[in-house]
Amino acid sequence: MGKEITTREQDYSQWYNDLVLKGGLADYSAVRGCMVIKPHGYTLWENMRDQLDRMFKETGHQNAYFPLFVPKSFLEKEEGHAEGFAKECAVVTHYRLKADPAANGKLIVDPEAKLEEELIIRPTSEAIIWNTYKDWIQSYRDLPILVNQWANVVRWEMRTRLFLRTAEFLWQEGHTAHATKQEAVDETIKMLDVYATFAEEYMALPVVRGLKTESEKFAGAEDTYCIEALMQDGKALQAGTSHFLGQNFAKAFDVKFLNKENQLEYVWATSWGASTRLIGALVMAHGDDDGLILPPRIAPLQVVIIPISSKDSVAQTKINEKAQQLVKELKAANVSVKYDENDNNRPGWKFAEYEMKGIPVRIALGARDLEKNVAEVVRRDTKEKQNISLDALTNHVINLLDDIQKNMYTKAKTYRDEHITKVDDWNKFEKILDEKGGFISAHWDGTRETEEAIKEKTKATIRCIPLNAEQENGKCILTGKPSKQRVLFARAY
RNA sequence: CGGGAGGUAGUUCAGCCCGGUAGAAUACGUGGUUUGGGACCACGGGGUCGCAGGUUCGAAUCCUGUCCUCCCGACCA
Repeated sequence: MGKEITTREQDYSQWYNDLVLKGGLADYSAVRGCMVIKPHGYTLWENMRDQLDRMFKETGHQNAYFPLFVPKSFLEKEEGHAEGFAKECAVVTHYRLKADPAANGKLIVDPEAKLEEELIIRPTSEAIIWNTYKDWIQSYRDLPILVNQWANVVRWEMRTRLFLRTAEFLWQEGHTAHATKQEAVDETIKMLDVYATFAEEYMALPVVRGLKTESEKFAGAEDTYCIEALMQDGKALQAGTSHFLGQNFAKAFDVKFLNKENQLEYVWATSWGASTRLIGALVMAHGDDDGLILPPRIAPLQVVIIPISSKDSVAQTKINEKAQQLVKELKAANVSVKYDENDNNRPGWKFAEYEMKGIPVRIALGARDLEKNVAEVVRRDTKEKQNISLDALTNHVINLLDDIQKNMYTKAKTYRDEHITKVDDWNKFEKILDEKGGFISAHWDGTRETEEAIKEKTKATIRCIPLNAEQENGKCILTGKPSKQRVLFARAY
């Protein structure tokens, strides 16, 4: 046997690590808290990125790029923002190394090369961007500014986990500037919807749209909206955020514009982001004990064709020819496909390998199949096998990919819906949390103190105040004080 | 940052207690037989034992320091 995967039941954390490592998405690196994203994982990210990028452009945004370094003084300008990130910033203090006079071949930081002002490696780019927007904006005619950036950011985390929390990660951050509050609020919600649509339609990941509580919101925001997803161990994971920043950054960086009435006003702002953390969500929402299961619409590879080789060279030639023809047909139909003729590994090895990597569809083609003019088609999500006529194969695969995408979403949504439990008394709250997990829909009196007390007692936090939820009078799960709406609690990543 | 585990071949690990020629499996290379769920035979290449000191005739093994990784916890808009 080759690579073994720890089962979810044995050790959920280890199962997750096994899927990421053995599924070929990423490796640990020599650098603390940082990972290497391998080609399989990076292609997955590229597919996610490309789709999001299309959606951003469809909604009127353009990409730009701002510096990796943020002068420390910029970060200080917005008070809440500064406090929120201070503890996890990497700081550049020098700009030169030199040979160590005391040790041959060693380098030391040149004490002569200290920076006048330290540079912070961006944990996010609001500061540097708003400093720039100040120069871009004079009149309402300069607005809105709808800019997105694809970048890496650094947050010096104490404890890291592959994709879920790494010191450096890849993301996109949208930063928009508007003339009116309403326009900025609308933008915030619009981008939340883009994330939700992307998660559900492309990642097959059902999400709850909601508003963060005061204590969970972004440092520097007026309101933080989020999409929350549920993992198979019953823990929640924030899959994207969209912030209404009010005029906080405009005031901090003195960004004003002249309105139509020739009056100076502060600009209204939003920011929104989604990161490689989404890959972690994908792994934990869909994977099984045999490996990754990737949704066809973003899978790095949709179909793999595996020959069952024959010692009869005539039969072997036929297999190769047929496989090449299938590759051609599928590619013409816009399906990504690979014919794995590598002779080092036998078919069984390849079956296991591509299952581990989560490739949605596998086609096995051998001499016996050719005699019957069929191929064995196996779908990764259910492992169901079918013999399909070679003449109908391309069409079948196209439909199958579509079906897998839908089935993955339905399965995840069924699980998610079964794990939203309405709870109205405290004992049951703790019991559900420990025994069943998932989201608990319960009343909350709206105070930070109660939220904190519940977190202290149970480790569960308010994941969000769901949007469009029905108004319903009730009593706070902990204090019994009146409440008008249920919120979602969960233990979270 | 606290607790635990660990660092020896590409990988997973044994060897360490009790110091004395660095091992296994797997992967890799060549040749052959194979190929419908992780094949087999033969031969072969591959390791400054995380790093730095110390003890010793001699250190993977004992001592000191240090770096790094994983797991649990604290922390984490």
